[in-house]
Parts: sequence; C-alpha cells; structure tokens
Amino acid sequence: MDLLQNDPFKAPFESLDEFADFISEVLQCPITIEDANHRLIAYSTHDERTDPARISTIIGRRVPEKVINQLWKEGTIPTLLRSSEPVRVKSMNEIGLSNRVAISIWKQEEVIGFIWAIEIDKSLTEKDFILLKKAADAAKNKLLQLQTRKNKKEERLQEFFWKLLTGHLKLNDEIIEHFHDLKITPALSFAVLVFKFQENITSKNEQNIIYLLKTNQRLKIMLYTIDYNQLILLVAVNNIDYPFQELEHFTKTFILKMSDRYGIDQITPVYSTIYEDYQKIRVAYHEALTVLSIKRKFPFETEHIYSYQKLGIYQLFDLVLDSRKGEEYSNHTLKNLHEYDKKHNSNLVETLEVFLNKDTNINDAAKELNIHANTLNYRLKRIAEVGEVDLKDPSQKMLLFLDLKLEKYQRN
Amino acid sequence: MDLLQNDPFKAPFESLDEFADFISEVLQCPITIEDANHRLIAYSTHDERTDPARISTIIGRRVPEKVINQLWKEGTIPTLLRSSEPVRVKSMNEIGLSNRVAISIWKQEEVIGFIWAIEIDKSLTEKDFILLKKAADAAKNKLLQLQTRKNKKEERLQEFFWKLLTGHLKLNDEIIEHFHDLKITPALSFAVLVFKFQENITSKNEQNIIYLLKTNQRLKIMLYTIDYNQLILLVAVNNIDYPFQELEHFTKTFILKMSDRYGIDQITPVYSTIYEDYQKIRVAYHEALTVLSIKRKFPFETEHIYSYQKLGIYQLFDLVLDSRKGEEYSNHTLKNLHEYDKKHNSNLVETLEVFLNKDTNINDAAKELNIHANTLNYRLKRIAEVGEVDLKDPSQKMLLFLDLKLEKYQRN
DNA sequence: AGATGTTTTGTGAAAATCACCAAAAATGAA
DNA sequence: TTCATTTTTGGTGATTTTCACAAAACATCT
Repeated sequence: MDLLQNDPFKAPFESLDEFADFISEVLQCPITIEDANHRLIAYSTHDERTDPARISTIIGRRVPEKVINQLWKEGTIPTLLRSSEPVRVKSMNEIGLSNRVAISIWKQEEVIGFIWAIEIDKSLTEKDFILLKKAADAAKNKLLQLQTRKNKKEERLQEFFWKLLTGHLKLNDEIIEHFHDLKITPALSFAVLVFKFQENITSKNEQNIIYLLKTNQRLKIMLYTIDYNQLILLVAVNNIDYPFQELEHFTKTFILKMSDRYGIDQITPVYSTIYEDYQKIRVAYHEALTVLSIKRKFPFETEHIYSYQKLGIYQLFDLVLDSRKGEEYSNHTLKNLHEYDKKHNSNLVETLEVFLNKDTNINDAAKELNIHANTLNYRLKRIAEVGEVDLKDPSQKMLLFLDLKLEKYQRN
Repeated sequence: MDLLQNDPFKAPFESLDEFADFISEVLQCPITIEDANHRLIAYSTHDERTDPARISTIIGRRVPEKVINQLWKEGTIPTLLRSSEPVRVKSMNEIGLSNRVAISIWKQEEVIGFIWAIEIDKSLTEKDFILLKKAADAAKNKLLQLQTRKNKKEERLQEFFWKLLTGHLKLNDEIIEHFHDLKITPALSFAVLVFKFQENITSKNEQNIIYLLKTNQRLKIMLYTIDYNQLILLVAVNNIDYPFQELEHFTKTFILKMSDRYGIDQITPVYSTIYEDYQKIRVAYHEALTVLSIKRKFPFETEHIYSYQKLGIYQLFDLVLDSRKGEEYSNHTLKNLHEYDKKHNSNLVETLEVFLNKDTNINDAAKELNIHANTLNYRLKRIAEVGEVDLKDPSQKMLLFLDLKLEKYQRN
C-alpha cells in the first residue's frame, strides 16, 4: 500500500498506547507521546531499544526537568510551539538524549502535546516526516479527551522559569497570571542571579541549595532552576533602598554557607540589573551570562565585579570586539606608544594602563608601578606627546582605556 | 524578424558612430559609447532628445568629473565593473542625469568601455536588456582597435581618487602603480581630510580652492576631489613629528584664507587618523565622514573636535546606539537619578554630566554649575548613594558618561 | 672617556582637596 | 503656621596633589 497517499492513521484505535505502538511499527522506531506539559501520555513497547532520557520519562511519567530545561534553552521546544513541522533534535549525551525527531500536536492555535520518535538505528526520511505529521494529526482527538481533564495549573515551576528565561512568554498579563496560578506573588522589581559552580550540580547538592535558599530571610526567591553547573534564581528586590548592596550581601552569605556547611567552594555569583517588567527576564538572564563571559575574558580586571551594573564599560566589550573584527582598527595613540616602547625599551603603555586603572590618580598609580610620583608625571607628559593625546579629555581617555583592554584581550 | 533569436548586431559597421546610431534605432533611445576611462567614443545622433549630462559629455568628449564621482559613490560604476549585466541608474537631477541604463563592455576579464542608453520617454524592457547585452558584445571588437591606441596613464586623477575612496582598488601594488602612472609619489603615511562647505562648491570656488591648496607649503596634497559641498583631500603626512598638530594648523590656515581672501565662511574641517596602508583609504574616508556625522549629532560636545582620533569614545556612539535600538536598555544609575530629580526637583543628572565633562575636576565643574565646590561634593556623594555607583571606578564612570550622552541624544 | 640626551628622583612652594563644622536657605509634611 | 529635614554655602586647618626646577642616574654614541 502507498503510505503517503493513504493515511494509515485513519483507522480507529482503542487507546493511545495502542496508537503509539502502531506509529512505532510504521516508522520502525520507539515512540513516546506527551501532553503539553511533558507528562507521559503513551509509549510504544514493541521495540525494546531506547535511550536513558526515555527510560526516565517512562519511569517518572514525565520528561525529566533537566531534559525539558535543556530543550527550552537550545530552542527545540520554542520551535515546536511555533510550527507543526517535525523537528530533528541532535543527541545530547549529557542528558541522556539520543537522536530524535519531535512534532507538536495542535488543536486549533494551541499545542496540546508532542510525539517523539527516537532514531536508534535508522534515520527518519522525508517520507517518515510526512507520516509523522499525519500521526500528529490523528493523535489530536484522542489527546483532546485527556487534555480537558488536565489542569493547566500543574505546570511545573522550573519549566515556567525557563519559558521566562528564554523569552517565550511575551505578554505581561499572561506572565502575571502564570505567577498567580503557581501561587507566587510577583514582586514589583526583580533581578536574575546566577551562581556558577565548579562542577555540575548533583541532585544531592540541589537539596542542600534549596534548603539554604528556603531558609534565607532577606531576599525572596521567586523561581529557581539548575543548568549544569549553574544555579539560576529569580529574586524579588522590593522595597529595598540599596538593592545592589543587598544582592551582594545575599550572594556572599550564600557562598559562605555553601563553603562552611557543605564544603563547596569556588562559586562565582553574578547578577543582572534590576527590572520591573517581567518581559525582560530574558534580557536580565542575558546580562548575568554576559557578566560571566566578561569575567572569563578579563579575570583580573573584573575580579571584584559580580553585577552587570558594575561591569561599566566592559558591558560593551563584546559589541566593540565584534564590530572591529576584520577591520584591523588601530588606535593611533597606542600604536605610537608601542613603537616608542619597543624603540626605547620603555613601558609607556603599561604606565598608561595602570594610570587609567587607578582612575588617573597619580599617587596610587605611582605606588602600583613602584616609581616616584614625579616620574609618573614625566611619563604622562611623554605619553601625551608621543601619543598625541590629551589625557585631560575624558572622551579620549575612555577610548584609550577601551582600546587598551581590547588589545590586551586580543593578544592572549 | 525576431530580434531576440537573431543577433541584429552581427552585421559589419563602418564606424562606432554608425553602430551607436543603429543601437539607438533598435532600442528607440539615445545611445552613448565610452571607453574604460569614460572618454566619449561614439554617440547616436538620430534622436535629438537628451539630458544635460549627455550634452556635457558630448561637448567635453568625456563624462563630466562630477557625474563620474557620483556614479562611483553611489555604486553604479563598481557594479558595472563587476558584472556584464545592464544596470539601471535612477535619475539624479543634481548632476543632470535622467533615467539611464548602462552596460559594460568586456574583453576577457577586463572592462574596456560602456554603453549608455538614456530612457527619455520609454523605459527599457527585459527584451531591450538582452539586446543591449548583444550590442555590448558586438561593440567589443570595434572598441578594441581604439583601445590599443589609448594610454591607460591618461586616467584622470579624480576618478582614481574615487576608486580609492570607495575601496575599489584592493591590491597595494596596483594602487602604488597607479600613483606612479599619475606621476605622484605616494607618501609613507597619509590622512583623508574633508572640508564641508555651507553651499555646494561652484567651479569658480574650485579654482580658488585649488590655488590655495597648490600654494600651501607645509602639507602635500596627493589627490583631491569635490562632492557637492565637500572638498575631499588625500594628504601626505610624512616625516612629521606631530602630524595631528600639523593637520590642525593646515585646516585652520585654509579656513582662515578662504574667509579672508574669498569671503567663504563656515567651513567645517574633519580628518581621519593616519594610515600607511593605501588600501585603507576607504576606511579613512569613512572616519572623516563619521566625524561629520557625530558633529551633527553632538554639536556642543564636539565643537572643538575635528579629527577621528579626538572623537574618543564618541567613535562608538553610532555602534552602541544601533545595538540598543529596540532593546529598551536603561542604566540603573541614570534611572534612579532621574527619578530623584523629578521627585525632589533637583538636578543630579545635570550635575553628574558637567562633572564628567570636566574630567571629574571639582573646581571646574563647580564653576560651570555656578555652585560652591562643597555643594558639588555633597551632590556627588548623593549621586553615588542614589545611583548606587562608585564614581572612583573608571569603568563605571565611562559607561555612565556614554549612557548620559546617548540618552541626551535620544531625547532630541 | 666624554659629550649628549633621556629618564628618574628630590625639593619646596603653591594649589587643591578633604573632612569637618556651623549657619543659612529651601523644602516638605503636619 | 511650625517643625524637621534636606540642601547650600562658607570657613578652617590638615593633608595631598601639582608643578617647576635642579640634581642625579642612566643610556647612547662617537
């Protein structure tokens, strides 16, 4: 029979499990059917080949949190929620996922479930994709009966958080409603906080962390989730006069306690600026990750910086770095100074950097450089001459600082 | 007869003028044929309709400099030199050009001429385009005979300059060779300088300008051209200890003389940084134009800035402005300060701006603000508190400065 | 070795900054 | 209106910073 012309899934089925088995037979691979909240609805049994993620799903009657989070983060679920086409997912060994193909099941404008096909030995072809679409369509009615009985409010907290972090929820009212459904009072203002651990966070550590977070009195944690070695928090910062101070205190205490009580060290905390608009959680999350990224690039200069706000001009580094890629830009002042340094075996560039680091304070800079203040003054005059730059002009100074740091980064 | 199947241009022609007339007859519009250096080779006479640019071309036996420059700048000539397809050129009244279609004539890998068709009453169709391609192909052989007699060295200076400004010449050796052909010694280092006049530069003024440039002793002008109200120069800055000082002096004298001798005022000079690599003329030109653009956006703060180098951090404004478009970014410090100002009818933001403008010099800033130094000190403490910012941290200060200026610009 | 130019350090006077305090002046709430 | 609070101004003196100048140290070249 020609499977593509006739729809093999037209026939009536007793149960969704039976239906899953039939799809599995047609496509020659294990099949799992979930509802919109990733709860297991049905799965095929004819084929005993499978992967760890599927085993966990079947045992727990739900896709593991870790897997859902990852699928949100790398964009699979957003894609599935946008389109009714099959989506191929590359294997992700870290979360026990082998190659799969997924498709969303739609009822009018809404996704009410998913079908997963695991590509154990064979890869699905274009024809299989068409079949899968037909299967998704056929599953709709069966699923609908179950769907009505399910309560939307059962949606898990962490998945909701990932929706926010990935910017999937766009309407403010919708977000607020979700919060209320989850019995959380959304604070007037919030920040996203990320703790980067040295190692991936185990479920045992997770327990300890949650305990610490729950018992913390000063800042309310609205939502949290874990992403490999990162602990991500949505923190309420209402009615606090100096929220950044408070955040700093909070992170310090947390790190101290983690070290004292559980011997977990070398945690890097970073946090976003403060927002009032819940649609901006994605931006806030991005800010926190930017801090981590810049701290990796400039460990020395950002040693004591944990917040996006305090990054200052470093906020723009990636942007400028990007725009100058390939442009072979060169700062005339720095070029001259480097040439001079080379020719005279001096170190005007280093002098300038320390001077700028120390906020143009001559004494501090001289101390750091182990030279006499007058020497520094002399050198600065030299720098102004050789580099044809006015060190009293804030704008010129800033660009110099920026270019100095960029150059430094690019040399490594 | 089917013009598209058979090539009507296969027949032998006595002269190119005769050939031009024939194309004109077939396409029903005036035709002009030029060589690679835009010298007139032949033109149709059957059709008396025409446009000012064509009249000038025929009278001067060459396409006017102004027209060539413009065609370089807006990309028509570069496109013609890349592809053998017809290119449609929109009418440009400023230079007397009505709607035209152009096509390049190729001999192997090289462009040896152009055919121009003027769309006076009718627009050329797709069929006409195909005919034009055939005509270009047929013109090749005729043109080749002339071409061999022409000397490449006759290429005009200004067109060469536009090639450099638009980055059309990519190989350094090629550029140097051109310079030598034109009997110009390329300097070791150079800058691009643009004088923006209040009005378009007339040919009478052009004479005066050239006279001034020629008699200037200190800086050698390698190339120059005029673009509407802009005078563009390629200046040699060899063997000069402080080239920027020299450039500044040069521009000042020029402007002074223009005013004194010819009563032409309000000339804005801008110049690029200094380069050694002649492939970077495009970049240098772009730098000069950036200075003009920023000066338009920040007339007050850049009042005394004429060089890209001195733009300092303002170099990055367009970039940052662009990246933040739609992001609704807001600086937490500034937000707090604005709120405070509104609530208490104070002016911490203005205070901060002046303070930063004055390079954090308390006395200067206090003078400008007409307040006591102690008052300024008090306010700065307040700013640090309210804005949760450390004004001793250069990086935070810089971002604040930048955001302050961006905000200021966006408010206008 | 000596001449020359550059760089660093030392010195002292002038200028500025800073931490105080106290008193007006302005502002806002009761 | 009063009263409390915030903001501005002025002054003082200790401390720091700045600046010009000169001497010393260093480097380079003949």
